[in-house]
Amino acid sequence: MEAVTGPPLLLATQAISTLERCKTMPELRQVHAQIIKTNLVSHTFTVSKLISFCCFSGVSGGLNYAVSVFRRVQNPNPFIYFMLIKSLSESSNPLDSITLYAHMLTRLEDWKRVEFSLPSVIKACGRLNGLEEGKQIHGQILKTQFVFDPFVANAMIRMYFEVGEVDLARRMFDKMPERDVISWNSMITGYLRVGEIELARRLFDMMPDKDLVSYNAMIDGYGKSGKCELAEEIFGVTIRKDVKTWTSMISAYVLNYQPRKALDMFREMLSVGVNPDGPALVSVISAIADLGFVEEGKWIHKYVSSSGIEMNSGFIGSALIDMYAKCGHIENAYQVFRTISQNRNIGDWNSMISGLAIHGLGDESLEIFRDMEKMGIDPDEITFLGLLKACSHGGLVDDGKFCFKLMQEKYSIVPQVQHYGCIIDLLSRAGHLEDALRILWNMPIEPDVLAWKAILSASVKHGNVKIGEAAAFRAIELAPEDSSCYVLLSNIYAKMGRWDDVAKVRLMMKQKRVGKVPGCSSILVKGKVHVFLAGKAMDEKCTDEVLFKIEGIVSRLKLEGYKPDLTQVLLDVEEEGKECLLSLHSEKMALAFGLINIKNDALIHIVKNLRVCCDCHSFIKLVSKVYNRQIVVRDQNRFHHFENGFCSCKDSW
DNA sequence: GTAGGGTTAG
Repeated sequence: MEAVTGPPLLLATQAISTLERCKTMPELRQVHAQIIKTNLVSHTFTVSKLISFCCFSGVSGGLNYAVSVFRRVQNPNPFIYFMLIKSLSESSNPLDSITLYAHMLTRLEDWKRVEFSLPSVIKACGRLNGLEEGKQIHGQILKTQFVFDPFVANAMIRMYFEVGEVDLARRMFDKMPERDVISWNSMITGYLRVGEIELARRLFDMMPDKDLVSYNAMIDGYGKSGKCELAEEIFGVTIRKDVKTWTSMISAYVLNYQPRKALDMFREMLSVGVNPDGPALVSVISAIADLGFVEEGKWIHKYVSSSGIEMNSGFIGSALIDMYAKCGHIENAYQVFRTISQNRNIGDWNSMISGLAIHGLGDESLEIFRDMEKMGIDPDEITFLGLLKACSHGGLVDDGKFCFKLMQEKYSIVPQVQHYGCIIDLLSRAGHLEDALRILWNMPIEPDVLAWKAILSASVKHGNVKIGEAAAFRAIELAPEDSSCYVLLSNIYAKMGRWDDVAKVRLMMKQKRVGKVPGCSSILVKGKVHVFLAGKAMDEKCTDEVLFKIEGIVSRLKLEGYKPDLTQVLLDVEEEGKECLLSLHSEKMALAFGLINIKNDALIHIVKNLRVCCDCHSFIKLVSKVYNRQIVVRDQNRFHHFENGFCSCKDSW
């Protein structure tokens, strides 16, 4: 074939401009072929551009291609080395970066020209957890470098933090002849990551010229360590906030269970004209998921579609799937899952699996898992948590046992305490209390409250006082502040009519100052959220009407055989008083309100903060039959779809 | 060339 000829400069310019428009590997190969044909391979500048594009354009497979191009370069200059070292240091094989650096040292002697690559090699040491390699490079720098370089020192600080050598990082920082804003910020973020919040704050207060990164890092660090008020304080004094400032504050609220504030913050961000990007949307979507505000969620979904943010890049897909599932719209979750069928990441699969789990759709969840395996995607520990939960909520005992085995034997995932909690929950819920106890006694780590609570709830359900009592005492020991353990214990006693013991539990709670978390249910009517606390409506005006309605429902249900389950009431009061307290459970109030205000064919959708109690559960089942309504309740654990007297949880939750 | 924000579980 005739070689294309022409003035090299012109050819090079053309080749480079075609190169920079490449989106895929085949296109890249074509340009490379052109470069070879026109003999531009000997044109160092063009080859540099080619390698640089392969390394940094994000075209998948680019880095490997860059390495293969590099191998054919006769005398790579320091810049070409640098690009590869940097790119490799950020790849999944940071060790290659160090190897290439060592190779470069044997080829190039002028230290001044190779030190450009040092920050990247140091970063690679950190990512590898390679303290020894890091120290070696540190030693070499001390021997060879005569002029202090802040870039190198700053990279070193980060590396030491990453390998867990907090003191070495600090020594580095203290010894630096001069520190720039990045040195300070690196120390602050390093301290925050290892949980040294106060040390981070001290440096933050001391540092001379804080920039936005310093403020954002503090907000983020406070949010992640549960100190929301302090995050708010810093947020309040941050001027010229950018989208990361807002995202840090929004996610601080999400992490600290204040989704309402997170959503308000997001709205405020929009109102001051800051455009949300991927991460900002992801964090607000998770707030919306917690709130169950599907309308807001749909709005964000549309926003994502119209904003050009890729659905299958980052966590947007997983967040949307999770949100739809938690809002009860499992079909929409499926739909998002299907739209991102190309390039699904592990989070997308996990969100779908867990989403199906909370709807009690165990078989569907297992089916997704099988698809995942077929496509050669390795599940992680979260996948199995979702699967175990799905089996647990779907009553699939054998499948659950199989998954628990599979994760260990096929995928070598060591079960964590949550996995044990799930399998114990699964077994005990299904009435296999002895199997559950066997696992609990033999587990290699200390069982947590959740494991004991699983045993406890099952004992309440199956009326096993002895085991229940023991589990309750252990659970209370582990989490004395958790009121639900006391409540369950008292439920066991109440069931047996042991009112003296019920009173003892009450006294214990009083002594330990444990407050019972009030039940709280909300319902969306005509675009407005109405909240009911056990015993009263937050909007006083509707209380009377609701109480009247509940009375009506109760008497109608009694004709159908409804008997209030008085053992669900913790207090030792007269039977009549108990019945009254029982009818004031927040989900009953929300339901009554829904029956009054939501037209006949529409779904009634209630969100509750705690688990639905037994009495409310049978109450709602009957309502769905007698009033011929479809009712969906999302409680702390899962969804209940009530229809025609039945619940999707098959009475096991 | 060095520093900052995001999901699924809990």
